Amino acid sequence: MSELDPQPFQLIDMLAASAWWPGLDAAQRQRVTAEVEERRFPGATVVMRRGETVEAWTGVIEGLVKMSSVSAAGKSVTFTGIGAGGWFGEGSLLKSEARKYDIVALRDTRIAWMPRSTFDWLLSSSIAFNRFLLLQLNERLGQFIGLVEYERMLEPDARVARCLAEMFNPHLYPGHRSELEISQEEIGYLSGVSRQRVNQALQVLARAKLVEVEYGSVRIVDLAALRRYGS
DNA sequence: TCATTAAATTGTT
DNA sequence: AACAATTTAATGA
Repeated sequence: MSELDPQPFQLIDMLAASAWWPGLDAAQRQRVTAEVEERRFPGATVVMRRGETVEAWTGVIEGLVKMSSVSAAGKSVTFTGIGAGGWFGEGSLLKSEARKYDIVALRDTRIAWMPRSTFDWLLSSSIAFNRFLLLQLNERLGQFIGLVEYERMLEPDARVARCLAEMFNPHLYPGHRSELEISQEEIGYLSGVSRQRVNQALQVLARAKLVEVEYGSVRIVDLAALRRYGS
């Protein structure tokens, strides 16, 4: 499998794999291709800082970012992680307001950067793009409603289970397989659980045949069961 | 190809 | 938080 290492996922591949792409006509695709650029962020660097005005809609080509906020007490609170294939930032773009949260790359990450002008133009010219945004906003609404439940559910096993299930939302993060290349430390950042506890939780979930744990990655075996774990 | 080493990740306390 | 064990990646013979 190493002799024919697949080419790295490129910006154009990421666009083509997005749910809204097939709905665009040739002219729209051409303009999007011309105006979206790739930006790279090393691990542990800020992609967008809270308070900055949002000038682009962004997608993850490769890597992993987290949406987080820092409380008055200085404690970092993570809301969600966004893996390859995911798009984010439409909320702040639509409302034309400053970012509400920090976006931090958890490891080396390549970002597809769509300027606001391109985004606005798609919004006013493509029904498919609008349909995608409606679906995405709806999915996220459901995700964050789940967070309320999540907060009260102190059981770390369940938090880890939900966190993993979120990362496999087929609409928000299309295309990637059941294998998630993420370290237990990164899962800890995303689920608000210590790395050590993540390790324990993964063993519980593995015994329940919901996931398979491998070095540096987790394979989702039973997504439906992960979603309802603990409820 | 194999051995050695460093770095990253995991498992345990 | 600290530590040991394990896996991976890089290096050079």
